[in-house]
Amino acid sequence: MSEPRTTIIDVARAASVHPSTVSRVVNGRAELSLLPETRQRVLAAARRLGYRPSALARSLRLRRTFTLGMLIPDITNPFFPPIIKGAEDTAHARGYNVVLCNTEDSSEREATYLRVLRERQVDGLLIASSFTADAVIADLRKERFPFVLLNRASSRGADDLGVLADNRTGMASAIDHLIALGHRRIGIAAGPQTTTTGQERLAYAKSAMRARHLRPDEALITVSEGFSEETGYRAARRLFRAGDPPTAVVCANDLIALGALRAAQEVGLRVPADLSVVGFNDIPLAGRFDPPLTTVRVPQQEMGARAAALVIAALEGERIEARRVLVEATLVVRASTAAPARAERRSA
Amino acid sequence: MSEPRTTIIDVARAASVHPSTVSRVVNGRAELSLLPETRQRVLAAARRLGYRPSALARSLRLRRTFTLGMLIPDITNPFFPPIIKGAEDTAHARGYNVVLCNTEDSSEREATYLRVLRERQVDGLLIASSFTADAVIADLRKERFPFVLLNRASSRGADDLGVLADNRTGMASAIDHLIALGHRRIGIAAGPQTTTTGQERLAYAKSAMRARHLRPDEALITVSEGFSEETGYRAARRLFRAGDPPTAVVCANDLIALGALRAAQEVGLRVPADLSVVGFNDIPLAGRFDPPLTTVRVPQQEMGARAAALVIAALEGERIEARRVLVEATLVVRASTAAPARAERRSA
DNA sequence: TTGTACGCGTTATCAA
DNA sequence: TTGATAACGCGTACAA
Repeated sequence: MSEPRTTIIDVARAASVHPSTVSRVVNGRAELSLLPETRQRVLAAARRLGYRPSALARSLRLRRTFTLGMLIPDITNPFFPPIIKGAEDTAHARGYNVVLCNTEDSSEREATYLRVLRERQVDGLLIASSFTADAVIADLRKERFPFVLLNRASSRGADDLGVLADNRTGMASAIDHLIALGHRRIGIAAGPQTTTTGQERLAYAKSAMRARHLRPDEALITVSEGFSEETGYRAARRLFRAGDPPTAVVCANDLIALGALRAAQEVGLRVPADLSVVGFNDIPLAGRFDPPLTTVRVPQQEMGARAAALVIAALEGERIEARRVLVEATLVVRASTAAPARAERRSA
Repeated sequence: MSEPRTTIIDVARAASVHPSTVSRVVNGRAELSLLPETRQRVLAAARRLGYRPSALARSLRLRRTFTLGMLIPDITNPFFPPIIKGAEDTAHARGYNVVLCNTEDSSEREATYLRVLRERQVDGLLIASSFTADAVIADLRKERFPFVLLNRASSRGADDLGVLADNRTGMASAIDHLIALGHRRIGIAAGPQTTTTGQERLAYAKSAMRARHLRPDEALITVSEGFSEETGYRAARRLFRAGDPPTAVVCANDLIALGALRAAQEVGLRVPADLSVVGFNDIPLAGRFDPPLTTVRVPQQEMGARAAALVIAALEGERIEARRVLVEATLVVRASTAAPARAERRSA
């Protein structure tokens, strides 16, 4: 059916040299001394035959694939594409490829993909999928396999490589902003508590409130089953329908915030007049929604780039200054937040 | 540094059988007869040693990698993630992996990636990047390498495998919609004419207008340098600033439409009161922008899925009914279009 | 039912 | 400066 590939042997034959010589020529390392004449002969033959080296055989021999595996929970979440782009650009610049795997937020798929990637002998892993249940991660750690945690904390104080947003500061600035506007009944649309991101953002939102002498009201906390618009919508609906709604709600990410916006509209809460909404991440086009989203900006592309740089540094045995990179999370105020219509009493 | 991998040989030794026996066990084909007892012994040894087969060696031997390469022009364009997801899901279900490459809309990167992917011996290619200058594609065709064109036409009448949106019908419905609303001065924000998508959508928009006895006005046609919001914004700005603006503008994709929206706002054109805007693709959340976007829906995930199914069918030697799949493009009317404020005279 | 032998396409190492 | 050899980890005819 298909033509037999032209191999290094074919080229060698055509150039009347030994295969190993061909190898030396095409890999063209400076320190090797080659007669310019043979060099040319080999190159000519290679071109003529349309020789294309087999990365497969090469990797087998070298025991390196120059490939990074990347685990993403949901590629349709606009938060991730810039991250992927950042990672891929950096990897590409350093001669690495990236194999992307969409885990669909399923720990089962996550495990499957992890196995596949390792069978494919990827040199390292970028893990942005977010399950806390990480027997898998523990394995990697135990086997000392190079990996970077992206946008998720490591389960223990472990000194895993990691690139994370500063959730604490981000949530604090969101809460501070709302309080400064005069809000006192602040709700939280938390992310799934099976993820470290979900846990952290909820915990930090609460502690920020406490730091401002505001007692988090459990009745105003709702937990979304996922990080999507749809799950966010359902969570927010539960919150809005149960009794007295909050005057503001802080969401674990922008999609949940978008879901909250939809739920608010459905029950007749106007944003921001009746309800202020804050998201997290500042996904692309967040400012173009109706209303434009106040959110905590996280530098997505940078995160991807730094994660890739980190594993590669580890792979190449370079010096690593910080094993754990914390990127800035800064509030971006847009039209989805405003002072509450009926001013609340200032309470101690 | 790193532990030596446990190979099939280690397992063989541990189970006191020959490596080939191990191979037979792990690949577990039904027709092979194996003593249940040895089978168990091997499996036990494999598990105990944490044996993980090397896909590399396997692929080298089998001359198949069960990997598909995928070329995407811009992963941060929301149009593509669902396509990728569709492709990846389908591939995964059939035992294939997908290596994603972001060409950044650069023909140079496209060529580089294509070379890398082929060196890596991917079994087939999904090509969604969109350059018309396709010496590269011609090569693939000549070498009879399996590939599918996604969202781009093949340059010749060639019978390449392809999955495309029905640009003709889509554009016609957009134009018809505007005309039905009463628009006569209809502008076009075309996509880059170096891409088949850009060319087709412009051509079909024009011919749809002609079919309705409306002469396309070249002064109302602007060409965006890319498919992004930013390039769309710049193109639309040129259009709006030059003399008398149109009452409606049809855009080559949603991001360009979003850019047009921004440009319109900048020059004080209210949408849809002063200007109707139509996009193309119906990217996720298109209905959540301000204003919600009237656009032509293209089933993104389905396109990805069908593309993957198509190459895989080719690879597995399955019967292929249609080499060229045309998916439906249907208008979704939202608030970015309305009747023109000052009714235009009906002209013949 | 299992073992033997070889090849998949490279490259590092040693010898010439 | 170049050639020869072995090994990377696996699958499969063929033999036993």
